[in-house]
Amino acid sequence: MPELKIESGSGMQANVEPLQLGKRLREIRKSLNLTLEEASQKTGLARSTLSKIENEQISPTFTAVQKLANGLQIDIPQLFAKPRTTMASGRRVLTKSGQGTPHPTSTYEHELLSTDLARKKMVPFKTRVRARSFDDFGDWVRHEGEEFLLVLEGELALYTEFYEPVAMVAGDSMYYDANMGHALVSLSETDALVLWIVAR
Amino acid sequence: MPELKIESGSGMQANVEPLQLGKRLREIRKSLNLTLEEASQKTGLARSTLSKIENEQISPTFTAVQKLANGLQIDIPQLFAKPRTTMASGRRVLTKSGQGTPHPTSTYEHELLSTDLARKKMVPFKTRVRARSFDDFGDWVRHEGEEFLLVLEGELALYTEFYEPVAMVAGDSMYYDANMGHALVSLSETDALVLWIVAR
DNA sequence: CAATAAAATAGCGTATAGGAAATATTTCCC
DNA sequence: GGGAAATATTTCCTATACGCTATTTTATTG
Repeated sequence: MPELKIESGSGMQANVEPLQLGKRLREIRKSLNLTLEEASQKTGLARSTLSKIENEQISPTFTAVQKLANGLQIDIPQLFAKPRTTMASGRRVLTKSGQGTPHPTSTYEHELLSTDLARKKMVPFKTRVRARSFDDFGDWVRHEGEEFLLVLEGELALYTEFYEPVAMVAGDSMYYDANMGHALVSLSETDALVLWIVAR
Repeated sequence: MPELKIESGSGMQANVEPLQLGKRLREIRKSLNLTLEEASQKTGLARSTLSKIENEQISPTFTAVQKLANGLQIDIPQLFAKPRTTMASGRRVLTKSGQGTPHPTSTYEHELLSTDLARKKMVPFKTRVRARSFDDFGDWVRHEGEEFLLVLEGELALYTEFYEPVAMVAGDSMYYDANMGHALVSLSETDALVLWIVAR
């Protein structure tokens, strides 16, 4: 079974002192280059309401906060956390086709991508599926986190612990919880090729 | 600026996530062996108010939430953290080729994948790059998190705020911090196609 | 099972949040 | 600087959260 080490992001600390929701909200909106009207569209809250919240004239109701978080794509804890200070930024790494780091196993032929970058939230790799039968796996592959996969070439079957096997062809994609056992088996003449991404 | 709206849940706008504050609050109160009256003392909120919050009859105002957090000695992010127990689950969703949710913008033609699944760590989508020049973007696209992209078809240039533009062809991939401005421009005859994944 | 106590919920009046539109302010042009 | 357009704030009205008190439900005990 392929062992992939997944680096975690930096830990979060819960700090909530001045907690000026209004000020914080305005920062966020500004950073998104949104006008009150646009933010209104996205959140479903009235312009005036947003203005009042930002100016601390009203204390938004919880549903309002949810709409905010939803519409502006921020999660609620983040709303109350201090502005990010030491978030890694400006990193960038290109992997040319075929130039990843090889990582062969008995069932899969992995090509790890973006290996130069440490502490990633996601671990991407291309995989040539050598397995031809579910029996090629000793046991379910299973680990923390979530996985997304996109079939790039060929045809394969995805076996998952709680579902019937499903056939997939190039262009199909799947998202699943990785603690549920999973395994890929090639069905086509040539071994299928997939893009795989793991997030912890 | 082309702004990709990422649905965090399966529901459309104005619809709020099933984050049940009331249920959560009751759990917490019970785990502290507190009666409504006692919780009332500690938080400064009326008995009846607490009851109504727990039964989802009212949506507490933000100041009320603060009193809750304060009085019960919990910090707000923790209040909204999903129950750790149900973290592990066997979710799985297949998206057949071309069957994603369309989401066109002026510069990109997105096809959101796995939209049925809420609370994902990653948001995957295929994107047809319509932009033909960097000027097609009003401003840098920029947001929280990290992004991975794989070129599926065609040829394109990736513009990033702190680097020179780089050309990419099918099979090439890139990993970068999304708070760094970024934009894609097609170079090939036909619009390039990429797989894009965002993790926050 | 009653009877009673404890706890939770429901009803109602008041305070305040939320939305539509009017007003004020800022930003751009010329 | 003088409009005009865009953006933000204020006003006013309705909907709803909150606290007090009454009522119902649940737990306890003889």
